[in-house]
Amino acid sequence: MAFENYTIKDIAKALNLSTSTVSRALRDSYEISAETKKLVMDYAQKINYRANPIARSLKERKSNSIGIIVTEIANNFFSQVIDGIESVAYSRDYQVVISQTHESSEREKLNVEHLFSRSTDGLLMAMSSETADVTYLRNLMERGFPIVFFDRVPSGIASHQVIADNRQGGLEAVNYLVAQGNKKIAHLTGAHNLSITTERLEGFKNGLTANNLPYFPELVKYCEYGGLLQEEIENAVNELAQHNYDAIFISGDKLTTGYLQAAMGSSDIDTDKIAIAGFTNSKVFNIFSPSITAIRQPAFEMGKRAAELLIEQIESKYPIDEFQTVVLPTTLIGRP
Amino acid sequence: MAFENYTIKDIAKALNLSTSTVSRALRDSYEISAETKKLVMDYAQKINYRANPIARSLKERKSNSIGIIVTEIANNFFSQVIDGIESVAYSRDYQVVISQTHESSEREKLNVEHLFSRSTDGLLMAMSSETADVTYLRNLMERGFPIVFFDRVPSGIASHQVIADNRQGGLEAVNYLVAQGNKKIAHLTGAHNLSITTERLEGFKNGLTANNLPYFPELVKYCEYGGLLQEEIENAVNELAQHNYDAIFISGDKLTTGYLQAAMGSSDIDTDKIAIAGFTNSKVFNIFSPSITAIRQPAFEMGKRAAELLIEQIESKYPIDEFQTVVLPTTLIGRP
DNA sequence: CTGAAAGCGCTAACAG
DNA sequence: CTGTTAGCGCTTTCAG
Repeated sequence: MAFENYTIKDIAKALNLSTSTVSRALRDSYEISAETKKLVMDYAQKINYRANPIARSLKERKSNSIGIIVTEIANNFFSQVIDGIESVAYSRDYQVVISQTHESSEREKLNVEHLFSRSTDGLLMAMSSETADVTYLRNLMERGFPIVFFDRVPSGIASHQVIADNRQGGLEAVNYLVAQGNKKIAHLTGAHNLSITTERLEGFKNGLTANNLPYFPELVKYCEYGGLLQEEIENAVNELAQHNYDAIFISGDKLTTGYLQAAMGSSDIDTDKIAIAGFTNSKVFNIFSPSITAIRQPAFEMGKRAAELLIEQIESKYPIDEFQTVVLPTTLIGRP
Repeated sequence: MAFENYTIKDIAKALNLSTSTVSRALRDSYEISAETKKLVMDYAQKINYRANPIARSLKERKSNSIGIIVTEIANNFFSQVIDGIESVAYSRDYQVVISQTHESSEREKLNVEHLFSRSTDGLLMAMSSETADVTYLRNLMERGFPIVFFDRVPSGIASHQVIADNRQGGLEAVNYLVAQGNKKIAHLTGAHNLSITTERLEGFKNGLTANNLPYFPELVKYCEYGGLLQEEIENAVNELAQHNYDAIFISGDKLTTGYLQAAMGSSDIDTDKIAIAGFTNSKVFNIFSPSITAIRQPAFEMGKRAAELLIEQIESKYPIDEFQTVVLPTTLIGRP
């Protein structure tokens, strides 16, 4: 079913003007009389004229849309980041197109190419946990396609990046757990590939060191699918159960809830005895059982900053050569 | 920063063909020799040619994109619906653009108009709780713009609709609570305006009747912001606390978690004594405390069906005059 | 200040 | 089977 809308031509015809004059009036060009402008504006208003953004995009070689690539929108952290992105995108008149990788690097590549060929003006992305090779991204960026990374950032790519202070988050988590009297702290984390995995692990180690606690590699468990596969978490939990840990630091939203589910389902684990501190942006973590201490990332702010950097880069007349890395603080919220 | 891509013209020039021939080859038109087609295809492949979808959209008056309008993506139910929508949209080569109303009907109207003028080919939407007047939607649809509603559907608009069997869900919830030995059941629900509010309330009443229980209006509390304002829920919970109910049936995702939070925070409420059954699509409701019984909607399926209906309508050569209402069953998942 | 004309990249009559 | 041409709706030189 087709569908007709008013065009600039209709206005021109009705008002006995040329299309270029109408265009100028609408665009508020300086080379136009106040009179004509008002005439056009009023008429446009009356018929509820909307410029066809597709035609404009074609002409201007700019779509005024940006792509977002995340693991899943059904993730507290990412959905909050997206809200932050939208808040600045809308105010700057950019459309936002979201796509999900579900941690698959194949999906990720397809999505990037799709969004790219679909003429988005730039991309905001958090790497999928599976991704090891980022040369295709580097190629795209070298050809001038702007990409700003957030949260899960690649190494060896010159770009703006917005991340949380993951080391601080890990350190504080350990400090907190130790302050509660715990001595043997495990760590459940995501994929080896990810920047956040490395950084949070470093924070964890720093925390141990700061508290004169030894580091036991066997107390660190990686989940390569980052919580998307519950089985993976269960295996990790079972393995950890043999080590008699008294507290655990968990490195992500899905991992945290996944751990809780696994722990509740396991007879080996006395959930009352194990203190839990985990990265999560859930707004309902206070009704979780067993109760946990949350390490929160400033997700909304992260989205805002990333979007601002991206739009700035898109609208810059010159290629960017100085890239920023913005690091935002995490917050620890104790058990209620 | 601009950004150049290959065009059909580049291929034509390189191969000494006309642009139309190239276009035909790429589109796999029948009026083309196998030879030329291969030539073009190979070259296109080699330079990694991607058609400019904007140009194509302008020409074809079709953007191959659909809009989604929901309250929030940070809602288990909606994010699952979106996954369902995406699964069919991608396989049919449609782009998906998501926008959020946060229950504001003003936002909703802006979003609809934006998506509409932005040349999406159609819309999938769940009404915001604030919306009372839908004439602008009716106008749009009468002009031929396809909209399929899901979950929260308007009345008096001829359109495809996909909903859950909310009455059944309410009825089963009450049956379950009664079977557990409860006799005085409260109901916490969303905005008066919404179809789901009415339908779930009916299910609730049917359940009372079926179990020979009296209906007390004072045990039904509405939250006009549907859980987005925690204060509203707290008020409802406080009012209910005076009525000594022994079970409660809750009508939505955010309301359910909001109730739990309010109940945990209130000294008036003995959460151990009140059984809870609530609509929620949370995948982690089993770690909530107090524990609850979940009424689940087939969210993914709902998204799929709605998207299929929409795309069918978009691609139909004739105006649709027979609209379908698809009703999907809910599922009750008992306390673990 | 306004109009005519070209062109963004692609498709599709229409000729040949 | 292939090329020429026009045109989708809009912006933007270039003339006037």
